[in-house]
Amino acid sequence: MDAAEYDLPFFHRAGFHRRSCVVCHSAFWALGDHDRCQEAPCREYGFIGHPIFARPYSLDAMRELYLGFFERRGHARIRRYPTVARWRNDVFFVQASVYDFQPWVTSGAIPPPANPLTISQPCLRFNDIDEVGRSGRHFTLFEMLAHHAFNRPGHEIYFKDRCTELCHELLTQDLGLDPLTVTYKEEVWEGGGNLGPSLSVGAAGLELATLVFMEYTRDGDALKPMPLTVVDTGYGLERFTWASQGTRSAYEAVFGETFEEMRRTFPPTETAILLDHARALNFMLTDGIVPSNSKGGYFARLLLRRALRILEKTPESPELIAILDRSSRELARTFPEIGENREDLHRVVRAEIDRFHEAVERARQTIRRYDEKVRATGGRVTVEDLLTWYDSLGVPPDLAVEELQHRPAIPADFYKQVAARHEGEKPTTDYVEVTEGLPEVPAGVPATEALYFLDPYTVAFDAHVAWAKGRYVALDRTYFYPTGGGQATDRGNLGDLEVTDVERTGPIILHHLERDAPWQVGDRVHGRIDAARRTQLMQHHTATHLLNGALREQLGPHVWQAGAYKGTESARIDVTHYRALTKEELHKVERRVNQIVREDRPVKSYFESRGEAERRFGFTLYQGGAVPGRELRVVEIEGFDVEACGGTHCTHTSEVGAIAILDEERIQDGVVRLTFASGERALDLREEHEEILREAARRLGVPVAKLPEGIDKLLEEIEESRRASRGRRREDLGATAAKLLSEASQRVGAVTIVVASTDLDRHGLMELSRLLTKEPNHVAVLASERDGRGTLFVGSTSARVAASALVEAARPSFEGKGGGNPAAATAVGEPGAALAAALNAAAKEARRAAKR
RNA sequence: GGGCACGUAGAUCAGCGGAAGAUCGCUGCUUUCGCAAAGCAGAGGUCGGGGGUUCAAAUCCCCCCGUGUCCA
Repeated sequence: MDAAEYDLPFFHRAGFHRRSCVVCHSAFWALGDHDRCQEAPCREYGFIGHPIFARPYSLDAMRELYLGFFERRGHARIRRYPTVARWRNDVFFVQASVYDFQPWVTSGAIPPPANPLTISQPCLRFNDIDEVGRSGRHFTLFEMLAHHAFNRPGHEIYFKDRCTELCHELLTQDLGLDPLTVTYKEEVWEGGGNLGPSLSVGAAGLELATLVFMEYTRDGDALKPMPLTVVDTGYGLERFTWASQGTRSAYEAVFGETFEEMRRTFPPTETAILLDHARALNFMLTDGIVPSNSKGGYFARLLLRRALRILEKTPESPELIAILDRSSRELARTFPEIGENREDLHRVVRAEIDRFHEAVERARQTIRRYDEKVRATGGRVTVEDLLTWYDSLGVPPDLAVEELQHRPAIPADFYKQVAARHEGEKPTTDYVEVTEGLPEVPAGVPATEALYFLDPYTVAFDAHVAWAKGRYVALDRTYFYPTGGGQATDRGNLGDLEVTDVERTGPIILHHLERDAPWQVGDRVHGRIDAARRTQLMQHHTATHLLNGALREQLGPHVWQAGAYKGTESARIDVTHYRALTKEELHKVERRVNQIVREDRPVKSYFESRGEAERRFGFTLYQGGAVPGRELRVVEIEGFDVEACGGTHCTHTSEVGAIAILDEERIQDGVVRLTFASGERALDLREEHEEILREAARRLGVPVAKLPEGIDKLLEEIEESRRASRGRRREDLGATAAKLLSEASQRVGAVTIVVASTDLDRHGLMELSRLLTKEPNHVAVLASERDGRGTLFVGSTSARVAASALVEAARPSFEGKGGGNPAAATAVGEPGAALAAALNAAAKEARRAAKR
């Protein structure tokens, strides 16, 4: 990056000098006379015991000071976004404040909620989870303080110069940091295809903030200026608080009194881990994470189990729920939504604790059994076993070893070995570019006026062609609903041409026609939408909201929509929940939604400012994913459910007609899928199902109400006849066996030998042999011919006569392949004379062996 | 999303190429005034599903499904 990028007028105005760090060789700007940048590792911590700000601040006070500072300088204070980044499919959690605005705001597709703005955004990062408690400064959840500005051409808010000036003013004036101690190190930031210069702000060994200026797009080796430049700053709230107090570790400063109290029961590292994890869990669970074994839910499980293990090994530990409660009460002072649903959160955590104990118990048993078995065979449990157990049972080696008699030494690099086992696994992303294949619409084509937002019932309209290319047409206004929000697209006609698909690209809605559009820009066209299809889609969409509302009502607010699809035949909704639904729960939900349908409640769809909507309804608005923008489209089912949603909806619940839940499945740990139908489709399906029932009842010759009993009776009859035929077969074989024993047996020494040819199948031979050799010292030598192949079967209860040896002796006679053990053996080969010869050979060998 | 482990009688599991097992539970009988207990006898299995290899598959291979777990 060009040095001129960092040569800010502010630095010159304020008297900064540019220098080079003798350690890391980076260039930096400073007022003081430094030979190195003031950040670790170039400089050691200098603030512990010597706070660098004018006075100590608590976490809350520091946050307030920061946000207030920027508010007074023209920034709008924005409420935090959920820590669960539902609006992105490349990450699970918000890891920096700018995540709130990616990709839509930063790409310019949607205006920011305010400009400029300031925010304290809770962020989750798990890559340094092992450092938490140990390093003195790592957290899994931290708050990133930030001020952001989004500059459009001709409408610049502020950029590098003003940004840096604001930062410096905050530090040196409001916080009282000695201006001579701070350094601004030149760095380059790059991410998501964008890059720009950045400044790392350091003092007393601590990196306090990073000021990032996104201004270029990487195009191969060349840099292209971005149309929208972004001021992306990040200040560590915890670090600021720590620096202001100068405590030994950041945890003391951040957790204050609670830390001191917990220290009476736990060592400092464990105390920090517990408090950090409790804080992170409160945010995650409040924001709708349900612990599970994959994706985002795994991290909640990870934190929970780490905390539980600490509690388990510490005598007189408090309950995990008590620790979470205490943390949530503190957080609620700033984030009132945390702890609002305390009881539900307890249910989720309780379910997870139970699972943990079950898993531990299962693992214990498995390990103990394995240990016994290994010891019985004179072996020992190996490190390899410990690795497998960690991977497959979730047992850390120190716990596993407790169950063992002979304990292998746990290698110091155990977790490195675990990681090595996982090398070569390649995570695949199923990221699908939505606008893939769509033609690029030239700039200057006006945004399409989306009329379906205002009136979902109009299905015929006139509009003017705004742009056309091949089969794609954009209009100045349209009632066609484009694919989005899990709702299938509208179909219909433009003029005489069929519309097969409708998609949105930025602010433009493209109609995909069956063939090339014959129109010119400005032509007037008539649009007609397939009304039946639209109605069905609307019913399914409103039904989805109804179900979501009912599920949250019946199961608790931990239920969040995790996905949905509304087709014409049926629709489905995926929600987070910690176990499969019971039949009763399903019934209750179905009854409840149909009740709301009958109550004919108004469904209002309207645009409202984001701040106002959030204030009135909270973050649960974002069931279908967070929707950035100043204005939100709110779909409100009166007194029941409110969601930010761009879909087409009925205006009264009665229009949904009826809702029938068709299927329930647990699609993964922590996510339940309901498949359902509404409106005509629900009635059709119910009729179909009834018809199937009637037909089944007719065939069984019972009334519908007696169907289950009828089926039971039928099954019993089948079982009975199966038993009878098995019994007959056994009798037949028994008779055959008795006859053979009395008429065709031969006694050689102490051994009774039966030789016989039969027409039995493999199983029959086996069973007959069994019957013939019930007594000790019996040998059965049997042959049978089937499908042009000969089978020889030998069973023996004589220690002298080994069945396998007999078969071995007979095999050459009929080119037989086979083998067995001393008790039973079989071979298959040529039929006819060869088989007879084999039978003779086996019989001869049997007599020879018996005589010995 | 990927790796690993697991899926066998109602329950918990063993068996890991040669004739489906153990323990508990269940049924009946013996014993008892009755119960518990004990003894004896018995019922109960498409060895998760589907392909393949083999003379032979619960067992080996492949693909699904389900459960658990580790990781991103």
